[in-house]
Order: sequence, then C-alpha cells, then structure tokens
Amino acid sequence: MLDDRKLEVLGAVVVDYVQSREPVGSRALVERHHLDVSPATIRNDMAVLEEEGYLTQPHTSAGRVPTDKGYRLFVDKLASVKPLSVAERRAIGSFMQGAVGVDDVVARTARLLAQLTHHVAIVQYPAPAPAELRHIELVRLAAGHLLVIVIRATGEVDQRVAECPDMDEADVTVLRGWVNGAAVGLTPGRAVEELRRLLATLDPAGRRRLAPVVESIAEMAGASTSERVVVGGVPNLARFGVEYEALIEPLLEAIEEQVVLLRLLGESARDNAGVYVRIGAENEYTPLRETSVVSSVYTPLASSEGGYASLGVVGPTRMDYPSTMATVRAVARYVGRFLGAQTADLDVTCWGHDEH
Amino acid sequence: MLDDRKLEVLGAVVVDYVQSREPVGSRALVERHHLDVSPATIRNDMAVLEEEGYLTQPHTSAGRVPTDKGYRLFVDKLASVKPLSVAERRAIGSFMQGAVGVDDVVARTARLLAQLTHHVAIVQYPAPAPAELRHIELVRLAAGHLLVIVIRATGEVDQRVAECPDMDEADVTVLRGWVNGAAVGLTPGRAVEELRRLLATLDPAGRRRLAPVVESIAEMAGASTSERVVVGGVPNLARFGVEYEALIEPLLEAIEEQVVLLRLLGESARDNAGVYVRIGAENEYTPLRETSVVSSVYTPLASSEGGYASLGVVGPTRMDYPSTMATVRAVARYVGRFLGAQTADLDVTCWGHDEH
DNA sequence: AGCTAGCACTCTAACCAGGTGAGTGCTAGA
DNA sequence: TCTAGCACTCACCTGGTTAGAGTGCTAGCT
Repeated sequence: MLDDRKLEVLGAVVVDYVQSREPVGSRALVERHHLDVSPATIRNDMAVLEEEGYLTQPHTSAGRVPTDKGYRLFVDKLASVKPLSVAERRAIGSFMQGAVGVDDVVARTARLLAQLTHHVAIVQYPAPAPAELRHIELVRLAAGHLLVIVIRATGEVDQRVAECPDMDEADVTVLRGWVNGAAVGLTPGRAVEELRRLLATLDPAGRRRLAPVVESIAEMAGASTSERVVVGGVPNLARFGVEYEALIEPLLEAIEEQVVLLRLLGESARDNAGVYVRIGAENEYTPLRETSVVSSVYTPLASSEGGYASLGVVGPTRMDYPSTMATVRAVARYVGRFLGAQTADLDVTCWGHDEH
Repeated sequence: MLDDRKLEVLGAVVVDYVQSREPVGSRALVERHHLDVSPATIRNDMAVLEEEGYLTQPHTSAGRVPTDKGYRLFVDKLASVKPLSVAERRAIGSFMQGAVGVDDVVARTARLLAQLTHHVAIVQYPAPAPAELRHIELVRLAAGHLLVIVIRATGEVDQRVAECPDMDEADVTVLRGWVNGAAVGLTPGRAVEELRRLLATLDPAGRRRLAPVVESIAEMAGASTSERVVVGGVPNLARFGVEYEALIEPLLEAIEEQVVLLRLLGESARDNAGVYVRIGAENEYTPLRETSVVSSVYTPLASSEGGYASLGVVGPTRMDYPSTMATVRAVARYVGRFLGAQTADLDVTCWGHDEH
C-alpha cells in the first residue's frame, strides 16, 4: 500500500513540518527534498497518505500536517538515529563532571537534558541501591506518628511516617536500639527478614506496637523503584514560543502532580533496549494528548536487582524525534554508567565515545 | 496636593481596574462608586493623579490605569484589610488538619496558599528548630567527598557534602563514633562548640582531616534560615488567562532558580509585624518587574533564636491586594502557630478565629 | 500503469476603508 | 471649585476586496 516513495514523502513532510511549523505543500516538498517527480505526483501520494490516516490538512487548500499515526510510523520506520554532535557530547561530559551524590547527579541530569533538547526534562530518582543499611532513626512526631528515617551505605536517605500507638521518649529510645541492632549492616532485604523474625518472637502487645515501624522499613526497602522525580527546563515551556502555547497548562498541571509524571515515565520500561516514544494520544493521560514523551531506562539493567529508573523529556508532538531520541539515549547511557561507576566506588573521570 | 477625593478616586480606579482588567474611564467611575460629582470633575482629579505619576493611560483616549506608584499608595494608605470569609477560614483549618512533619506542613501550605489566592505560592522551609541533634551519619562518596547527614530531634534531616582528604571505611567509622559521641543530645550551638573544642585537642594532621566535617556541621547548625523553598500553584500561571501571559517566562525562570525566590521572600523580614508587599519594579530582580510579591514572616518571632522563614505569593501587579494580603497574613499566622504548637509537642486540633 | 501539465476551485491571511463609541481636554459659566 | 458642553482622538469592529498558496481533477504523455 505504501511504497517507498510514499514513505519518503511522509518523512519529508514530518521533517519540514517540524522545522517550519507550517503545513507543508507539494511544491515546497519537491523543492526542498530532491524528489525527482512533479508536485502533482506528490499530491497523489499525499492524498493516499491522508486516506490512510498518516497526514491531515487543517483546512482544504492548506498543506499537510502529520497525524499522531504519521509520527508513529516515522519514528518506527524512518528515524535514523542522528549521532550527537561533538559539542553535545562534550556538554554531557562536562556537565556531569564533578557531580557528587545522587541528588546532585539527578539534578544535573535534569538540567542537562532540558538544555540539550529544549524540552521539559523529567528524571526519576534511581531506585535505592541494594546497599546495606547504615542507620535507622526514629523520631516521635505528634500523636501516634513516628517518623522513620533510613540511611543507606550509599548516603541515600529515605523517610516515612508510621502510624503506631503512642509511645514516650524512652520507648522510642529502646526501639531505636532494637531496630538498629537488628538491621544495620545488612542489605535491605536481609534486614527486613531479620526484623520480621525478631518481631515474631515478641508478645502480641509488643508486636502490635512495633509492626508499623517494621512495615515502613520494609516498604522503603522493598521499593524497586523510587517515586521521586525531578523536573528541569520548565521555563522552556514559555521560551519556545507558540510551539507550546496550548500545552502549558496541562503540562504544568502534570508537573505539579508528580504521580502523573511517574506514570509517563513508567511505561518506558517496556522497551528496555533503547528509547521509548509515546506520541500524542498514545498517552493515556488525556490532558497531554498533544504532547509526546521520549524516555529511556537509564539504570544499568544488567546489575538489576536494584530496579530501574527512567529519564526523558516531554514536548509537543511536533518535535524533532531523531535528535531528541538520540540525546535522551546518550544521556541515559552516560548517567547510567556514571552512577554505576560511582556506586562501585570508582572515579569516573573520562568518557570515551558512545558506540551506537 | 492629594485631597481626600483624589485618594478615593485612585482607590476606585485600582479596584475597578483589578476587577475589569480594562482601563477605567471617568463616567464608569462615578457610576460604579457613588461619587457625588460629575465625570468632568473626576477627569480633573485623574489628570492631577496622572501628573503625579499615580495613574497612566495606555493611549490618549483611553481610561486610566494605575502605575506601580499608584498601587503603592493604594496599598499603603487605602487598603483596608478585608477579613477572610468563613469558607476561607475553614479551608485553612481543614487543609492543615492532620499534617505530620515539617515536609508535610510546608507542602500543604504551598498548596493552600495557591488555592486561596490563585497565584503562585512560595513557602520557605522554616529554619531548623534549635532542637538537639539526634544522629550524625557520615558516608564516603567518591574521591575525597564525605556526605554529612544530620538528624535532629524534630525529625529534620539536613545534609551537606564535605570535601576532605580521602579516608578509608575504617577511618569513617571511627570518625562517626567520635562525632556522634561528642554532639548527640546537644543543641546545635553547643554541639558545634564541643566539636570545635575537641578538634583543637587533636594533632595538626588529624585536625586537618576532621575540620571540614566539623565545619559542615557548623554550617548546618548555624543556618538561621533555611535555603529551601517549596512552590505551589504553578499551573495557576496558565489557568488565569491573559493576566499572566507576559509573566510566565520570567516567573518560571525564577522558580527554576530557587535563589531568586529566596531573595524575593528575604526582604519580607524587614517588616516583621505584618505583610510585606513589593510592587512591580520595586523588585530588584528586573525580569519580574511586572509582578508583585506579597509575603510575610510566619515563624513566631517571639520564640526566635530559631531564625525566621517567610511565605508568600507572587502574581501580576494587577492583583487584588487587600484580599491577597489578608490571605497571606492569615495563612502565615496559622502555619506559624501550627508549627509552634507541633514542635512544642502539642497536638493542635482546633483553631479559633483570627484576631486582626 | 504511472507520471505530468494545466486549470478551476477553495480557503486563509492581509489589507483597507469607513463607522462607532468610549474617553479625553478645554472652555465657559454657575 | 465644580459642572456642562463640545470638539477631538484613537482603538476597535465590520465588511469587502485581493493575493497567494495549495488542492483535486482531467487529459495527455511515456
């Protein structure tokens, strides 16, 4: 149904439209891309493409514009992954140079992605490493709430409020000793086992009191993926003109609701290998049906057990997919390696070049 | 120079303009406000007000619009503080009901403020309470960086990276014991004194190694005000129409740069008593010269020693100052009391009414 | 069968009146 | 000191015209 030339036409339309932001007509197409046929021929092709749902026209007598389906085909079939420019490579390297600690890495990554793509960047916190627990702190908050703080050997700090029967300061002190004695030095999984085992040896009353605390620790330990995300480049929303216009509100809304962002990134796990793209209405969160998400898992899946985390950008459906995808992929790989090396306690100072 | 009626006219112009978003003319003024004079008289008054710089007109035959100076006078002289509606009162109370922990309180406050004012809300983290230190954790990051984590009796967690000569895991363990032994249980101030004292007893080599750690702790302890801010209601930027239009970019930019936000709030300390308003160009951060900031210190200054923290909203110069100011003040007072009560380990369940 | 040239048709965007009305400043009079 | 009246200004709306880009279709060419 779609011969080579039609595909080529589709690709050309996408490219031109992305660049010019205006519906693209048959004449312009033959001129800008050296298609050796006449505009009339192209018109016929475009008519077919339109019938099939890959293109559409805003009104009769206007040029064509790709539909979501059109972009989809483009991304799947046509997008040859643009290699990054040297400048971009260098930017990635120097941006991360000297990053210390997970917070810092994540924050820098968000900025970096936003700066390179001119879109809004979303970076999910990496799942906490399955590193041993260093310390557990318990703090009495008001009325029956206990704040449980867990520190891991990697410096990651996690906290959660446990609701449990009121205790006085002395109780808490004892409990703290008990919990730390049992769990510190163990990997999260083992620590939870141990705590549960000890819990079972207590009398029912004691068990009822301590169970919530143990459970909070279990929750923190068991989280295979972090729920925290960091966003960067929000000003890009306003900077890049009409482009975003209609997207600003729903996007800001989504950013305020971190949960939505997580769902957006979540999907990307599906395609471990590379970059996952969701275009327009493919998105199940309807307010964002005019935006695309380009994301990638960046945690080294090889050394899994630690769960995965994604990063990506979100922008208008009319985006430069090839280069955005290339950038996201490159950053994901780099950050993955960087973190991997860092938690392996190596010092990463140089970064060669990305093999495709 | 400005008799009573002229002031009244200015006030009327501000009120009408804020409501209608359109330049207001002399006839409309006499009709909507029961000024018992003719439009012509008002015109003369307005001419004077314009000469003095309180009003301006977009073009010759249009109505008048307040200038920054006009708003300023309005705020200083005319704004009778609107009492909050019952619904708003209730909203405040119920919004904070059941808030647990500082993080939660701050987050809820931001949402609350944004929702009540329809502007962008900024809430500075309260300065850490001068509560005793509970635990200090040290984690070796890559190459000569040590992550120092401090937990206070209130559950507040603070962390900072100290650059210091490389040590191995054993060194760190010893150091951790040393630091905790010296500092835990003391108030931050005392703890730092103690650490410094102990530091001085060491030989020069040891001193050089440990000094950076002690200094990071000192920095965290000494911070009289927190550098963290939380923002809420960003989607309001897009929701409330043309209103914001031109402000979106600079505001998003400012939000991305937390430092700017801090500076915006910082000033409010000047006027401890109540609400601080900065209008348009009064703002030293020029990109925001078309926005106003309404802020207030919310930490109970009585129980000072703990430094102060502010909250506020930022919106277009054309905002409803009286009610925004009232809301900000009410929220600031409520949150202040709430936090005060909470850290005093009391359970705040009911909130009477706000005395002006 | 596929491509091209030509042509009539459609629809938007831009431009250019001209009219309308809100609002002003000024002057003269109460 | 205020008011009434009047001439003037200027944004904005309306409607009609034009220009141009782009299409679909048909007929002819390879």
